[in-house]
Order: sequence, then C-alpha cells, then structure tokens
Amino acid sequence: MARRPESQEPAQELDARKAAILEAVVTEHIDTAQPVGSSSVASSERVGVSPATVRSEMVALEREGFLSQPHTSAGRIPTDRGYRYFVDHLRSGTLGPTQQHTVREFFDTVHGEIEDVLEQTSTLLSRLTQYTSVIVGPSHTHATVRSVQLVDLGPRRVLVVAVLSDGAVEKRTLDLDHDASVADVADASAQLNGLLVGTSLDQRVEVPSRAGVVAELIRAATGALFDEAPILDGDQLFIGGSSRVADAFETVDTVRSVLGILEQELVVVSLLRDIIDSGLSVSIGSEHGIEPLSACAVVVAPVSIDGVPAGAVGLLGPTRMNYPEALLTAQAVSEQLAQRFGGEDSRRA
Amino acid sequence: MARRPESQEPAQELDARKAAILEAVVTEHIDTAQPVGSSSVASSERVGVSPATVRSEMVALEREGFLSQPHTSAGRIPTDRGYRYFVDHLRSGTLGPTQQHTVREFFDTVHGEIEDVLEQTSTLLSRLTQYTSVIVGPSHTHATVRSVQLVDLGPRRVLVVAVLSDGAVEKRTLDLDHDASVADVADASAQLNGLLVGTSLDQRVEVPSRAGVVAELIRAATGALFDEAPILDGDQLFIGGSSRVADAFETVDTVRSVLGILEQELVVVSLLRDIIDSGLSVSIGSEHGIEPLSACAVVVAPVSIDGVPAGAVGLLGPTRMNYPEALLTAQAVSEQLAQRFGGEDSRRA
DNA sequence: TGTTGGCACTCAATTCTACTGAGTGCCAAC
DNA sequence: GTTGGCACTCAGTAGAATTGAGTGCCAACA
Repeated sequence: MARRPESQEPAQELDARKAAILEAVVTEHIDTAQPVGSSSVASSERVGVSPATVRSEMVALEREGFLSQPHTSAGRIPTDRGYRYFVDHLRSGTLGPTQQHTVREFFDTVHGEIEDVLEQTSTLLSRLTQYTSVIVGPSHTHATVRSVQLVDLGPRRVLVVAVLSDGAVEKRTLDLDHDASVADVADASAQLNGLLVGTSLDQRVEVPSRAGVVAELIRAATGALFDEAPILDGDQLFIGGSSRVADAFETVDTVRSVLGILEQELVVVSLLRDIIDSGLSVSIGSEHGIEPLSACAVVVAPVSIDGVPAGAVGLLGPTRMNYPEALLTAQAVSEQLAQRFGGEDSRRA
Repeated sequence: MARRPESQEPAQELDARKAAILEAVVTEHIDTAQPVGSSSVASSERVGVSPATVRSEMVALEREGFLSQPHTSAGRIPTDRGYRYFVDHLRSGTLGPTQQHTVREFFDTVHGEIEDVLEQTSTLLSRLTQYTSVIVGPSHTHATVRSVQLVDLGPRRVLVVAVLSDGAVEKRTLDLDHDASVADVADASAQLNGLLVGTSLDQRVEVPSRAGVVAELIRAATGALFDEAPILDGDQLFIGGSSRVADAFETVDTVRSVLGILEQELVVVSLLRDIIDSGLSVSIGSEHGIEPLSACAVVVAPVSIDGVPAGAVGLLGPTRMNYPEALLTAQAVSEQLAQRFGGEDSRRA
C-alpha cells in the first residue's frame, strides 16, 4: 500500500517553467493519448520558450522521474509521479455549467430509498465523466436496532426483520425444527423487541437460556441476525458504467484484469477507504499497490453525513484521465449526496 | 425478436454424413477458435471419408447456410445456423464428475437469504464455465403482503416495512410534513396491517379518505408501497464474472458493447424471458435480435419453484461457446436452486 | 549564463515486395 | 459416388526501404 502522506515525503517543488512544461505535457497527453513533443509544448500558452529549451528541461524532468520516453525518438509521456505532481498542484476550478445542471436536475428528480439513489447516482457519474464510477454506501455496523419483528411465512418458516436506526432493513429466514403457533411468534416478536432495540449489530447480546418454543425462536432470531450480519453485508458497493473500462484501455488483457478487480467488492471498497484514510483524493497507477490496476487512476470524494464519514464516491479511469473534471464531478456529487441524506438542517435547506 | 418455434420452420435435417461433418467443424472450432479445414474434419472419428469428399460436402453445407468461409483459402467456420443445428441435435450427456461435485458442495454449504444465494450462485456458474453468468430472481409482483409495520426513524421520518408472502421485504422512507406521535405511528401501523395484509403489490387499494395524522400516515405509506414498487423493483438480476466477457472476445469494441448491454438490466431480463417463453434454451448470435450481442450466445435454464416459473439461470458466451457443458451446468444449477427454494416436500427430501 | 537555431541521428511506424503454406475448387481416374 | 492430384487463392509473415516526428548536441548569440 503506497500511502503517501505529504508530511513524510514533501512534494518536490519544480520551478515555474518546469511546472508549466510538465502541466503542458500532462494536459496534452490526457487529451491526445500520444507522446508529447517539445515543439507542441513550446507552442503552449504558458510556456514562453523555444522547443530547444523545452527539450533540455524535459531531460531534467525525465531525470527527476516526472516524464518518460516510450523510445528515443518519441515525445514524452507523464509518469505516475508526473500525474501526481499535476493533481497536487491543480488550480481548483469549477464544474462546467452543463454538468452542474445535470447534477442538480438529477438530485431534484431522483427519489426512492438510499440504495436506489446510490445505484442511479453511479450511473449518473459514469455518464457525466465517461469513466467507471464506484460508490460505497454507508456501513450499518454502528447503527442500532429500532425494531425487530417476526413474521410467519408458512409451515416452520419465520422471517426476522430488523429495522436499524439509519433506515436499513436486515432480514433473515428461520427454518424451525418445531411448529410455532401464531401466539408463540407474536410473543417471541415482542420479547425480541425488548431485548434488541437499542443494540447495534456488531455487539454481543445476552440471550436468557430458557427452554421452550418461544425461547427457541428468540435464540434462533438473535443468532441469525448477529452472527451473519457483518459477514455478508459489510458495505454496499454500486458500480456504474463498467463498460467504460473498455473505452479506457486498448488491450483486452487490461480490460479483463480491471474488470476482474471490480468484481471483488472487498478489494474495491478497501481501496477507496485506503485512499480516503491517507488523506488523499486521487490514487495514481502503482500508488495503490493493486497490480492489475496499475494502468488506472482512482479519484475519490468522501461522503460525510452530518459530519460522520458515510461512504465514498469514486471514479476509475486510465492514469491519463481528466483529473480536474473527475475531481470536481465526484466532489459535486458527494456534496449532493451528503445534503440529501443529511439531518434536518441540511435537508430542509 | 427472432423466435424460432420448431413448428413454423421445421429444423432442416441433414443426412448422417453432413451432420457428422458439421458436428466435427463445430466442435473443432469451439475448441480452437480457428477455421476448420477439410483434412482436419476427414481425420475425425465419425467421418469416414477423404478430405476431397469432405470438401464437396462442405460446399453443400455452405450453400445451405450452415458453414461460412472467412476467405477463399481458409477453412470453414459454423454460422449461427450451424450452431443452431448442432445444439438442436445434441446427444444429451452428463455433467463432468468434478463439476457435479462442485455444484453439490456449493449448495451444501451456501446459506443465507435468497439474494445472497443467487449472488453467490452467479459467481459459481461463472467459475464453473468460464462464461459470464446471469441469474434472474423470482418476481415479487404476485406475492401478497404478510405484514406491514411503521417504524419511527427520527423527526418526521417514518419507515414502512412490508413483508411479502415469499419472504421479500420492501421498505420505503416517508418524510412527513407534520410530527407524528409514537401512538399515532403505532395506530397507523396497526390499521395498515388490517388494510394491506393479503393484497398483492400490483393491485389497487382503497384507502379511506379521512383526515388526521394517522390517516395521513396510512395514505403516505400505501402510496409509497404501491406506487413505487413495480417500477424500481421489477426483477432482480445477478451477474457473475463479467470480466469473462474480456476472455470471450478479441476486440475491445465487442467487449464494450457486450458490457454495455449487461448494464441494462431490463434488456437482459427480457432477453432471458424471451428465450424461455419461446420454448428454447439457447439463443445464438443474431437470433435474439440484440445487435450488440450478435457475437454472443446465451444458454438459459428456467427455474421453477413448486411448478411456478420463478426466474432463470443463464450463461453468456461467444457463439463458439461450449454448448453441451454450458447447458448441463445451467440445468444442474437451476435444479439445485429449485430444490433449495421449493416447498416443504423438496426441501426435506 | 541561459537561450536559441541548426543539424545529424534515432527509431517506431508505414509501405512495399516476396514468399510461404494452409486450404480450396476442379477434374480425371477409379 | 469417391478419391488423389493439381493448379490456384489469399491471409499471414518476413524482410527491406522509406518516412518523419522528435530527440540530443553544439556553436552562436543576447
């Protein structure tokens, strides 16, 4: 895991001209996907020198690890480090008006449960940016139980439904060994409520070890709820526009390996978490240490609901992705999500 | 939609030798992905003639639309029609013992709610076959309500939770205009139960148009449940091993367009339904009429729970996919699913 | 001292040609 | 009807020649 806290490895500063040249190379390469030559850089606005001068500077930038050359007679392409410098020194801009409008309109019209909204948001993000989007929903592990109910489903089948304080619903089917009467189920349901309301799904619960059908029901229900919850649920991941992966890369092999990673929810979720935890918003190429993603960059914006970290919004593209736009889009969407699912204050605002 | 009911267009029969040659070409091409030449076919077991004879037969098979030639001096590859003949005349075999064992073991150990099981089953299918798997879960539209409950979530927020007879749980968040007391919520909850239990989510419900907080709650809850249900939910789709798409095709373009279709749940679900409805279990190339999937074949096995159609298990691969194995695997898995979620009789068996 | 134009050089990409060989279609003989 | 023989086709490969974008270096210049 290549965390890169600024404090330990101070971002090496480049003089203004080198910085301008690097920026020109990065933007041009992001645009054309081709190696960038000295003359093209020299003709850029913010670089006021001749190609010859640019060349000598490029040699220096290459020596310092910001640029590389596919082969001797080719232009330069940015290295991961070059992109890193670029994003670390981005002048913050604003999202284009069209995109702003699309985002606003989307959040004005979208409705439904949080899962549905996140699902659709992931599609929005991918449509806006042309990259694959990745959204991690809030984790339920710290929510507390608001209500538990047993519902009779048929012979020897009972469903436990638990509503959590954050509005999530957990359900478990119980297959019983003995018949349970309607009264038994109601009784157990009431007792479960008293027992579990207020607890959180990751804590242990003391179940009185009495005998009898009702006690049996209670034990089965708590067991099902508390033992299976953290394993299967964990975090919810929504991926939008996975077909964009095929746009981002030229070889089927790369596409395959990136898709392969996207299939592993756990890996993706912890990747996003790692990036956020290390205080960054972008992870480039080999920085994140996931080999199959070494041709990818990931842009992340954390989503905080009422000040509490509650998920993240991410975009996955090639290292030569459009960082400024991706960052702004992710941030805009993350803010909207925070507002939408925040407390009264922000919701009524 | 290219339905192809046998009755209308009787499958053209080929004489034994032609059939053997076609079969040899298909199996060889599935194996090697290369055009198959006459000598390779002639050396096959079930074809006892010389390459020259094979060639003249191939000319006939090409004229009849079963084979095609990439270019003059190449071997033959099967057309969609060639594959169709092949699958329509498959001698039914049995699944390999290893696969049988894997399937059995999987269903012995997997546990959890139906969604979790289907999700994991899709991964299993894709791992077994190396193709992308597609599983459609049972539709809830005809299930009836078993229980409705309102849960207070905080200021002016109430959650409606409905449990359906098939064990599905629907939830809707209500944002209220006025405060509702705990008693109000409980009252409304009780009345809702009386009102809704037994109805199915796709039928209209008469709500008495009284005034007051409780009546308001009831109206909001029924509105949320019944109006938004069919739109968002529909059917559940589980896709496993989408990275396999990148294994199946050579060009990034094909991969992109196939992935693009897989993102459209509605298209995929109705494709599977169409295939099943027309009484087939395989759809090849352009048969299904979805242009971006014209390089694909889809193998489907319906899942019936207690005799009622309740979803489907599908495999998506290139037209040169291993039909026998794919069919057997899909069928085996479909049977296991039916058994797992079937009524008492089959479950206790 | 830093900048610049000039110039020889490099090397991927492109084009062209020649060649190879897998596989065909046709036909005369069996 | 089947077969071996044979001329033919044409994608694919390899090699040679060409092109040109872009470099590194250097001498001249401000």
